[in-house]
Amino acid sequence: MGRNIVGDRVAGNRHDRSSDEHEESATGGLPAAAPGAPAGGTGTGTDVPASHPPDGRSGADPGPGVGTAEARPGGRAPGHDRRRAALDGGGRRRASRAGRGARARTIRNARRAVTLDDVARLAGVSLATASRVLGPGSARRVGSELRERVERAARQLGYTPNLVARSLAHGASDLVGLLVPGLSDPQFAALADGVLRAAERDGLAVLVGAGRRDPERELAHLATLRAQRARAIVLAGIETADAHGAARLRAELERYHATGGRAVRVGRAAPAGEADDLPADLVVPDDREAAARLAQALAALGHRRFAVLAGPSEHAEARERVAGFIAGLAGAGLPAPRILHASGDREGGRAAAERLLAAGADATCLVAVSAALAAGALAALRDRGVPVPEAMSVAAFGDGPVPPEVSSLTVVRPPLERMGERALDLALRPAGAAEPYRRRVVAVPGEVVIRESVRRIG
Amino acid sequence: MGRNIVGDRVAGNRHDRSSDEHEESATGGLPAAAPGAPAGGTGTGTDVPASHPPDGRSGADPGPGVGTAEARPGGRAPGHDRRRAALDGGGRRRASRAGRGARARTIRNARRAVTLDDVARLAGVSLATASRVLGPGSARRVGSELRERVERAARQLGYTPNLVARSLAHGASDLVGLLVPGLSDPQFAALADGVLRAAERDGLAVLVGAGRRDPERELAHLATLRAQRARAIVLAGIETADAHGAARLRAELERYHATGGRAVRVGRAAPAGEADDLPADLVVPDDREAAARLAQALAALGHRRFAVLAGPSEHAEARERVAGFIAGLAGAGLPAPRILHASGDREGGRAAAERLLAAGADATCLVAVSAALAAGALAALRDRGVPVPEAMSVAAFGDGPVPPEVSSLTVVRPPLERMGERALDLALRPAGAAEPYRRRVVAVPGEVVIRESVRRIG
DNA sequence: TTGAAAGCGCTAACAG
DNA sequence: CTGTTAGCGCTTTCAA
Repeated sequence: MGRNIVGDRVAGNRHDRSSDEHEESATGGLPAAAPGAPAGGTGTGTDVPASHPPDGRSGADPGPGVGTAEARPGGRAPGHDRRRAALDGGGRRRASRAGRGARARTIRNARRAVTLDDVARLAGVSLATASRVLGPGSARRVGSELRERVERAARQLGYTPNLVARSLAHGASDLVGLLVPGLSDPQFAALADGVLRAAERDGLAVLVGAGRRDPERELAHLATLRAQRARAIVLAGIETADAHGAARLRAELERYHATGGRAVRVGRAAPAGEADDLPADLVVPDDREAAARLAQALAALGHRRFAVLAGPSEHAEARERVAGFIAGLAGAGLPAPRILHASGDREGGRAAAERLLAAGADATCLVAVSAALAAGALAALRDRGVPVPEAMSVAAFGDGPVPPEVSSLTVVRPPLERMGERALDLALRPAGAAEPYRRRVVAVPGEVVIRESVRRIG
Repeated sequence: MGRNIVGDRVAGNRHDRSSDEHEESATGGLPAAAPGAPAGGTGTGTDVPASHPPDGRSGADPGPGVGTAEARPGGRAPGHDRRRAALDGGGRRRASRAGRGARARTIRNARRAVTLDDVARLAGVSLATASRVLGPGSARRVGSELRERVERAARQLGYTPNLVARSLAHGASDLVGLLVPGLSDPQFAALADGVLRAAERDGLAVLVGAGRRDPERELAHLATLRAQRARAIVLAGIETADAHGAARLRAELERYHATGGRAVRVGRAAPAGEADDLPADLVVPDDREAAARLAQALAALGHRRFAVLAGPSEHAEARERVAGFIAGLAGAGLPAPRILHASGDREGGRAAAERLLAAGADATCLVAVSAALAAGALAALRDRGVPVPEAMSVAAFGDGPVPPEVSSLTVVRPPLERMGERALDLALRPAGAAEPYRRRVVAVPGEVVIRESVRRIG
């Protein structure tokens, strides 16, 4: 089709990729790079490739006139004293750099970045002093006189520390890693958002990898994070089904751990008995506490008599929720609810709700331990002509995507963001020198979200 | 409340943070680190702090018995030849390292990572050769004999390249940056997912920052990305309202550009006239093409007569969509649709739909240029007793979160993932040496999602 | 091919 | 408080 996209200005549209997209170039607002001579040794006229030090450093400060900076369009700020090096003999540094840097620069058409060395020289101080002023752990003992000179110089040159160099020298990066199946699932996106938030608080940058539920890819990402020397890694949604995969994952995490890294997994604890011995801490939802809070919240709205759709009695998660709910009621001085077991699916919810109605329920509020059960119960109530919330309030645990038809359902929402935050916090908090390694587990209660399906009583 | 979360096992629960979460430690499956003597010079008995080279390197390979590796629980693989250094006098390297590394290691209780140097020595080759084998751009000329020795040594030691060092030496990192308001908005999460996908294809890692709609924070993240030497940056949802903020953003991006970085913005083009002169390429949705495709799709379903709820006639975006739709119909040999203008909100949609019905519509399909208009139209149809899709099909452009009541609406979905992918691709593709800087623009058509609100005709 | 050596930009001893 | 110096681990000339 090949139309261009900016009004009706015509441009040569060359199709690209899937011939699906249109592309256009337009002269932008950015000033051109200096069109004159390239900054480095190439093309200086003197053809002395090896011995000539095109990138040598002068010992003296560059004198006045250098570094108006801040944003010098097309200028050649720190470049010019480089040329003086040949004149004053290379000063205090061994003068013998190959022109590689300069040449590469010319190719990529990008100015060489301002280094700490540039700043130090302009300020007339040693590299160490400049580092003390500009480096991490800001407030290190440097005389205010020099400190200011350094700061001015840095500002003037538009200095930005090279964090890569910093990391290498310091021996630890400011990076943390996050491995999730992907970000298109809002659940993992929410979790990621929490990790981002926690990282920002600590001044760390987050490397995100998408495992796409592919063990190979997950392992590769983990290896990359390790290679990047990420300080901590948060994993979520990584479920190795087969034993082989689990072993490989375990090995990878052990390697990571061995080099001082700390990994934290987010998710439900593995079913008892399963080999869940990964060297990673764990952040899990605290169903029990969340259930207790739900009970409290409902009690606060005036409800006194409850029925609980508990699903199958052998379901551990469900049991936790029921127990927590009962405890919460007890805490509010209320009697235990009526418990109805059934299959864990929608039909189970329907059946249980019908049983409840048939039995002549005196409950004012129905609590389902899962969204599926709640959906079934809602259907039963509708069929029986019991209006929600007028005649019956309904609440549920909202794990998994909540079906649209119950978007007004009061739920306990899984605390994704908080789990993400806590996971990173946990990973970053030193584990103490206690040997042997002890896995730490943090449980985060879900959030009670009261919506229209629950009414206030009294 | 302080219960513990694993069954009924009791543990010392210390409250943490908001007293909201429970924590527990449990002895895990990870073997303890070697409990014996620390790996470094500390505690060797000889008390010669400075001149003694605790970390000196032996020139010989460590001999048999070293490096069973791959996953050696509790062992001290590369550590042991370090101790031999004092005996054989430090070999060919200048022997004068301070014991810093070793000491820090002891503190952090982590083995020093295996370096390329370790591998080279074990393989009995030079650092350069090892680098040539294990470094990037794999297939460099190295004799198969040595190559294999190096590879074996690497495997044996469990070598993982230090990407930080690599980046510093190479002068370019394998990182790209992504700046979004946050990931809790599924739109940006989807976009981020696209960026992740594209990055993975290119073997790059993605640093994600959340600007939280705060210019200060956005700038800070951008600076960090620049400092990390990210090769490319993708920005989305960064809208600087005031001129000052815009100028700062511009300055920041120019700096980034000056050091060779390439930024790409994702989103609608700025309204004409606005100072949208950021030195960043642009990826935008191609409404026109998407609208044409919608027309095609609907025509393919048998629809022949359409009505378009076009919103206010001065809305540029809406105009594009209408124009594209008309063009699409024309392409299918169909006549122009009936165009109905109204206000751009829900009420406008309702009013327009009512006008259409009142006029005795012969259209079989209603297309709204926004979800809000569609919602209004659906309401009107419902009120008038016109069943959708039986008596009238409805489709819309799905920008913004689609209201739940229209979750079965046929829409043109904004191509978030693809825009993310394309953005990174664009940033990574060299811009060519063309001076002056030309902003490139890529338009990506949205995806047509046919749902129940449209029926097949004939 | 291979090895020796010079850095990448920064931090952190160590010595004044 | 300030400067000197030795690296961090790797890539890449340059010379053999």
